[in-house]
Amino acid sequence: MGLNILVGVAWPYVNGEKHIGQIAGAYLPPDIFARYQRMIGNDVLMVSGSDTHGTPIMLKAEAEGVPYTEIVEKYHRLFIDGCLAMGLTFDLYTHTDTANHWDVTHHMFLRHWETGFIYKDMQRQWYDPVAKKFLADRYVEGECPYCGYPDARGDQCDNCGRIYDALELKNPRSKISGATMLEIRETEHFFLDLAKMNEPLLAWVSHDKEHWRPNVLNFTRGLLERRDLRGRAITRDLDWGITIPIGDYPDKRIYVWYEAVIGYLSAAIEWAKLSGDSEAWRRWWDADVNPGARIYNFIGKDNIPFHTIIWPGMLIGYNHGPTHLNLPYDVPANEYLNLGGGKFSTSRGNVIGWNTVLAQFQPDAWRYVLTALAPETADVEFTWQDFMDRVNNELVANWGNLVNRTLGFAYKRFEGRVPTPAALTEEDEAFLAEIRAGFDSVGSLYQAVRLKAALQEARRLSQRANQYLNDTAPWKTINESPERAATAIYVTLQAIDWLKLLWAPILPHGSEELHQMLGYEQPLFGRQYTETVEDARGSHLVLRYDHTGASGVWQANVLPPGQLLREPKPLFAKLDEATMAEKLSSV
RNA sequence: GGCGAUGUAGCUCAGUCGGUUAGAGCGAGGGCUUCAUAAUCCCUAGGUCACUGGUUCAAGUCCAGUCAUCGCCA
Repeated sequence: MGLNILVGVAWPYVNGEKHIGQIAGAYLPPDIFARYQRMIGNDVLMVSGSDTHGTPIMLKAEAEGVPYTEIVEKYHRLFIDGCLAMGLTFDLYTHTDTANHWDVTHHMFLRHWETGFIYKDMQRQWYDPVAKKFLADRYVEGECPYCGYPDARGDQCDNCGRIYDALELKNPRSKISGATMLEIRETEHFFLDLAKMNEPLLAWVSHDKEHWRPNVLNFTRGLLERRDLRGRAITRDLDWGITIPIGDYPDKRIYVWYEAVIGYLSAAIEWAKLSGDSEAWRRWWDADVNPGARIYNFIGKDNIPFHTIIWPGMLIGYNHGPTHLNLPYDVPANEYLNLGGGKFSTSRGNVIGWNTVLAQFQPDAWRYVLTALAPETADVEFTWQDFMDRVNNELVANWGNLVNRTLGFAYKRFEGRVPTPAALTEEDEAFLAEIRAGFDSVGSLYQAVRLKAALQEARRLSQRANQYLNDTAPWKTINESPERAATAIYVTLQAIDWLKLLWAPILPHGSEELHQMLGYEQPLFGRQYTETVEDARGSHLVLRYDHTGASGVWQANVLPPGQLLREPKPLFAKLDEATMAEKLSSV
């Protein structure tokens, strides 16, 4: 009955702690979406992993004088810690330096080679005669050809922001040996033949894409309609990365942007193996097994061309072979969440690291604020003042307080049980119908990945419940008409029981706690855990999610009168000015 | 330089196929209430819809140009 939904999450580079802007853009939204999809009964597979290759990681390791694997393991673990703290329910979070990912990458490379979507060609590059090496990407520095900045990187100038070909650099020098007498030499590389994919991609984006966000769709169509896609080199002169499966190229590796996107497929395959049914991944990926599966790719806007052109193009090329894979159904790309008054910048030291702040504030506080601020259509600025105001005046005041006042009253005045209602009035029924309608209104917004709007609708319904409680004022009626008070409390508790579900994708921790306080035994959600996987390349840590036993279902169940409550306590902590003072003055 | 997105109240954002008086939350001012984490609830004030021009009976919405911000590409 349920649809197969693959939630593909952007693969983060593991060269440092992620900041909250990255979480808001690419990592939190897919979890909210995945939790909702599981609640409506769809078969969700949410996968991602750490991108362990690429020059930023190599440079970081070399600067610290440690092996690449040490940097990878350190920040891979740190990211997983963050996922656990925030409750990001990856069915599998792995990384790219696994035997499985190597195998799948080699398989796809060979298929592209056989189908003629990969060709060999020569490329001119800087060569370091001292180190006897070609200098890939950021291994060469020099003077910016545009502004003259002396420490410009190989592909981009940090001073003026211009992007250029490394061969344009003036006075280039090697980051390996420091040599300044660099030569331009020809080196052989493999290229992905994007030109062949132009027309098929254009046909693909030209129908049934009405659900795509306009910025993603227009941008993609614009690039394709120019019909000037060209081959791009997919190998580099490096010794860290996945090897080339044909010929003899010990000094070359497959470049990250070709292999990292394959992770969406390879992680599904690894998940299937770990789950005991090694073919299970086909229910999401194999177009001959299940063409109706839907693949969502959650990314930041800088990643759009890789997910709407290069990766689908790779799949189209692959599909010229005997097996056929599904292309992305939607690519909900977010804009950026910036730090108020300036950009998040590691070098300027003004980043807000998510591991750091998750230790200081409740995960649901972050989930609420980052969703309320979600940069779905435009860049958004984050300030600590905003964070505090949203938590105190919206999350705590509107929803947390509704729960606390109602459960507190029920617990104290109705012997710790859900009171048994008398006949409902027209007003009671109308109110409950309004909240029940939230399963449609909030649900359709989650479905459309309009998470900010879903939050607003849930907040509106919570406010409606506050109004109802004020109107019926059971604390007044309990003396002259206890039955009437019992009914009003019952009706409000029933509404809260439903609102708990409407909020659950955004506020899973709070909803789980509330679920228990309302007296239920089964948890709403499943369990996250880590394990170490052994393979031919060694061992790697993975994050997993076990959905077994999760009872949270997207429907308006009846709250049993008489059900025993657990002692209520506030769901969300209010933030006080004193402890926030340092944060507030920092931005 | 090319392409795309964005620009609406002090702040964060909605605004569907062009159609009455442009909406919400927060913040601000006022009030009711006291079950609650001084929270809730009610009322009020706040907008030349970035700018210029055009199409139309009618433009926040469509078209052209300009400016600003962000991203991708060269």
